[in-house]
Amino acid sequence: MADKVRLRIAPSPTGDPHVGTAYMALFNRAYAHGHGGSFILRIEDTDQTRYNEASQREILASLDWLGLTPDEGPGIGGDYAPYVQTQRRELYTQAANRLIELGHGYRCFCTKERLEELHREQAARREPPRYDRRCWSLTQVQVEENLAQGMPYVVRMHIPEEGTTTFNDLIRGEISFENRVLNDPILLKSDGLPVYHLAVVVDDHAMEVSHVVRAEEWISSTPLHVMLYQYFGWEVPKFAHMPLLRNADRSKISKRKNNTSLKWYREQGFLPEAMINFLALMGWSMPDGREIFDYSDIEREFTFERVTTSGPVFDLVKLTNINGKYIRQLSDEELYERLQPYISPGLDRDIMRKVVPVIKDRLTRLGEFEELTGFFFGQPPPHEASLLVPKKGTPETALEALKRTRAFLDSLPEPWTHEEWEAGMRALASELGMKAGDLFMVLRVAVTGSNVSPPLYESMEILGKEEVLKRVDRAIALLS
RNA sequence: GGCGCGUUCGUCUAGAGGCCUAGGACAUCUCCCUUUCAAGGAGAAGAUCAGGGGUUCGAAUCCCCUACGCGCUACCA
Repeated sequence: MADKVRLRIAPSPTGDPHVGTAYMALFNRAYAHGHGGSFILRIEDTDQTRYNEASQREILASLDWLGLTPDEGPGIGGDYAPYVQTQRRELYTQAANRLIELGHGYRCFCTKERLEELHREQAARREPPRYDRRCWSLTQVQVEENLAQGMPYVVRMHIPEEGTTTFNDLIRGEISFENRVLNDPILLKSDGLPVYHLAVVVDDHAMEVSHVVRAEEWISSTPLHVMLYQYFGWEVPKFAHMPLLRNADRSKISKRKNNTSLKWYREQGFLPEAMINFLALMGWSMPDGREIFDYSDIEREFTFERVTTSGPVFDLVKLTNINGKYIRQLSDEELYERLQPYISPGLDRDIMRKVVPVIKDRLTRLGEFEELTGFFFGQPPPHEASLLVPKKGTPETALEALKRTRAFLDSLPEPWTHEEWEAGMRALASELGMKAGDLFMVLRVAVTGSNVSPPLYESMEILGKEEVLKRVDRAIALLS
């Protein structure tokens, strides 16, 4: 068996592609590729009750979007296919049977009702809920009778009463559990499908996974997995448990308290490279302390030694800041292209090309574009008389200012230049006894409909003289 | 409850015994630039390194205890 580096992510197709999946994919892929290895996607769809048809496709699409495409996986292929667990049932059945033969597994015929009753009693006695191993002591004859009667059963693993199970975690060091605190877990469900603990071990072994890099929540069940490897006589992979992404209240990141769907981030216009950069900053840092870097840097520099042990709070504000930085790094042409999926089909592309440079510094998400630049396209936004009036002014002074500004603009020789326009406006302001800033603001509101806008002159240039005058006229009419 | 994993500015983190009167980033505030908002630049404020005991000449860094947080404790993953 070659000691090739092979890492995998094993998401369950139970809903929208999760940000935690991307988080794990990032480090798994970076480590694998940083060590000349392979990155695998395996779909863990053994829970038929939570299965979601679209999910597998969306997981793949999201990974592609982020540039975290697997080397092997469903729809991609590979030497260890199939990569979907429901297509690998035979393997799990065989493993379960082998475990029984080895004396470390047994069939359990207890009904859900009995288990519930058992747990109720235990709860009443304030004991932890655990299986009482009743079926462990079933005789061969009893088992065969039950089987002959067609009684449904699950396969459980028998955990020894004595001893401790220890494993080394690449991030946290040695971790050990006393075996007696472990429950005899179900490995094969009555529908014949395996539970995570069985499937993950069987598949990781079959797929020759060298490093199991997964979330912290799996630490508690790792001893189970280690035992299974040992019982089967298989080589135990290396383990690394990444910290769990958290909500602001420090609970495990959840849909209720955060946007966990990768689709959402894509729709909002977060750039995949910003997403990657941000996720890498969660629980990991560059040796040189840089905070802006790309995926290839992560591949080159990633080590488990630099992974934090405490769970980072997922901070959308910081992601937004990083996203803005990445947007500003884009050339105007690149930004124009990247904006395409985020705008209405009918949007005037000629105007858009001119708008991109003036909005770039103000854009934090691609999805904001139209909201921020709507006044350049189609109808001007409705003017509000109150907005047109300067703080210390009256509607009358605003009206006067607009009329004089209109006359000035109309008389300004074409083509307009920034210098001439500005000089003229300032002269006009002092003539009117207004602060220059107030005059500019009145015009800004008349032209853009808002007191917050891209640079006024550049905006007017994009709109053109005719349109600017039209808008000023509208504002005048409003105040008259 | 049991077991496990954690605990450095509001948040992400640097820090692997002396370089720490704890550094950076985001957020906040101030100033500069400036026709608004941004962006950019310069500053400020912000952490008794969870608390308490050790070890040591010396501890954020090593050990122990406590507290708190989180995770697991399903025929979910």
